[in-house]
Amino acid sequence: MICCPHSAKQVSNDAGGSRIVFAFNIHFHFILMEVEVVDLYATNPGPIDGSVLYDQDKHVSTAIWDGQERGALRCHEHTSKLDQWILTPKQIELVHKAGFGYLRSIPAISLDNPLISALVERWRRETNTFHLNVGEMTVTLKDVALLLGLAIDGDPVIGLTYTACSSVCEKYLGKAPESSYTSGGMVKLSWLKEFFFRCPEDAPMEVIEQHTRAYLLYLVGSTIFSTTTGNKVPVMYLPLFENFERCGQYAWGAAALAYLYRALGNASLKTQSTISGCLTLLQCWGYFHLNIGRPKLNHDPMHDRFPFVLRWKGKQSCPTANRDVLFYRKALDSLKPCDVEWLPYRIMDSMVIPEHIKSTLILGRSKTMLICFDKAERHVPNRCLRQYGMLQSIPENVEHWERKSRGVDGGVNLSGKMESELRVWMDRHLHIVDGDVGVDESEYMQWYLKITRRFIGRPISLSSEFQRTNAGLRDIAHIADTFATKGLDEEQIASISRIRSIAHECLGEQVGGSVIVSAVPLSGFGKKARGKERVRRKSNGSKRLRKDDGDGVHYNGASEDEQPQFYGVAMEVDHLQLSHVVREVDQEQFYPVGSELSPVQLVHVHADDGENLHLCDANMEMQGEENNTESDYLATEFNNEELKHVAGDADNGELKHPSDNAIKEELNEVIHDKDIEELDATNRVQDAQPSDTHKEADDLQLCNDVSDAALEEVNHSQQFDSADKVVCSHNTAGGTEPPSATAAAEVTQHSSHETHGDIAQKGDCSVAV
DNA sequence: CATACATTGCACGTTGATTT
DNA sequence: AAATCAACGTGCAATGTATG
Repeated sequence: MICCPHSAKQVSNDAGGSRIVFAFNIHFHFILMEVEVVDLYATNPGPIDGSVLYDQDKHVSTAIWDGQERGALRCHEHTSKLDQWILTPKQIELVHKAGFGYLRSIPAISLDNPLISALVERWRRETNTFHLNVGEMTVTLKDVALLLGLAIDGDPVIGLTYTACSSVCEKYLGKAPESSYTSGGMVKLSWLKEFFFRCPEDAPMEVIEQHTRAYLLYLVGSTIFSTTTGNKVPVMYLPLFENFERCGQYAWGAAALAYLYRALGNASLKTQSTISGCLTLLQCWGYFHLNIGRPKLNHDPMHDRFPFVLRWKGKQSCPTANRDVLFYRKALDSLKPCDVEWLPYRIMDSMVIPEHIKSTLILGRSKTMLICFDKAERHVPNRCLRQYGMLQSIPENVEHWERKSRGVDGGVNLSGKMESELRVWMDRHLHIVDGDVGVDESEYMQWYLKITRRFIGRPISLSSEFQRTNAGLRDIAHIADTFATKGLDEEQIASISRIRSIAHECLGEQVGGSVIVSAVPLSGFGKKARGKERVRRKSNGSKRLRKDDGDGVHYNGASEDEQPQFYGVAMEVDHLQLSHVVREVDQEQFYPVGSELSPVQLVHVHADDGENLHLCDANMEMQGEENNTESDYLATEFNNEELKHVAGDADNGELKHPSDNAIKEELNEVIHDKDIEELDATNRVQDAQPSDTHKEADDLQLCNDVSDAALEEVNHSQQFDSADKVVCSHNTAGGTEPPSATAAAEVTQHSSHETHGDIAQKGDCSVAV
């Protein structure tokens, strides 16, 4: 809202004012709706051609676009206690023989959940690739071999599945876990550690082997095959550890990749909130290939060792504060070619790569099927040829396929079930892909931009929001001016005239350009958000959250992070907008002119419906909409107290739907004059320094390249500015231009240089420097 | 229906921002 | 610089749910 301090105060202290703001918000949505219709192409996140990303509806990006944030994924890797195992030299020898010598040397690397989550948002299970705006990329077999040092050639990791642990454990470990340590065919990692973490030096060979098998099961169960259940590992891998020599002949790297692909695919669905698999591999792959979230090295990279994830061992605890999913999402949305390292291992010393790995690296280019028991996943180097130093041409069509579901049937040998996939793996050496010479990559990019999902986050800039608010304000003023009061009761007439006066007051003060904004630092925004984004949890009774509950309104309104507010506004608006545009305006409940909207009902309607916010809009008749037969006359007056009450309820967990946050934010906006003051401050900054588009980057301690991303956003915003102008002209064409339109246009001009970052100066008055 | 595995709440140790 | 403590990260177990 562009408001002067005076009107901001009025809004906060005056029930009528709240109503006005609320009405503005509602109207605002309709204005946006028009924008979407007018400029559908520019705001279309893709895919424009859905032949490749045929599962878009299930993908998390659809939910995000609809305003349903899921936050950071809960990442499950359980390497923290791996170093508590004490292995004898003999055991270490067996581990090496089994092919896990390098995996064992990899320390626990702290995971950047928001980074992983943002990457997952760009993962597509249709292609098993990340859809970045530079093209498709993926974690390849070559990456697994070089990053983890696991074998990518060899026998497929497959065998019998089990529904009970005791017999298998008895056979291979010499001990069976009590039932409290098992769950179906899974055994707790803690059981393995408790009984096998130390092997007596003088133990007979059989005992050493048993202890080593337990270690290997713990190792794979906590790293490459970690489950979302966290503390359990299927015992089906045990028989593969029977003979250590034989164990070393399996393609554990291919299995690890199959498992990771499956995990990424699952986590990329909007219904999921956790991710398993080898996330160290994923994260380090990201560090190597993308200049996003990459930590500084505090050791000399000249001394890189094998496997290459060790490069990030002891990485500096870089300032990741405020780097949440939104941060990384924006970085990925505005990724530039120079941020991508297609051949990151060129700088590594190839001498450290052991011969048995080097000799199989050709398979990194094999278009094949990766197998890990019931999980078979396609490996598609042909879609990511630039990762092999080749030119990328348009790849062949993806085959639609249903993944075979897990082999729950205990005792079933999956070899039969997976026959076709196994055959593909067996032919892996016959399907090494090659790039063509003289390929026109611009043709590929043209094709790619049609089939991909271009944005995850909404690129609508805050300046557009301001412009739209302004336009809405003008419309409201006009509607109030020309409103037919015939047949309305006194109270309703009073409300209309109040709307009129406040709308004009706001516009009038903008016209004068005499916006005086207090330079007093914003206070009471709570502590600066710490660390990484909190994983979404439902709990409201937790001790941990009790403090938050107390001032939840504050928390949500302003203090969490710079970005959420911007996104919050956009999300809220856009969710509604989508209801209109996508759902063909068939589900809205329209309320008659003159009725007042109760926030309580709004919240309830929303909660009940679970999907669409039902709008009522005083403007309905003007827009020629028919009133719904089930229209209610909502005469409920609401005031600040009521709003606070509702917001409080929301914070106490009454609202369950993800997009309820949007409602909460809307309520916060209404009741928090601070928010409005903050926007004032932003506005002022902008007036003072319209060219300061790098502010956000500075504040977040970003390097130059990310600042460029901010510039990129400016471009986005300008793109959308033009969209807004379409709407403006549309409005004025009707001959309904209110007197203050010129002033509004003036503000529009000012706003057009704004970035997300400008509003991100939450609680930080230094923005006015 | 049994099973696998995803989700979630809670406990507890750790981290690191803020205060003294 | 040390102390404090909120928030975070992780492990664990109970519960929920999709699937063969």
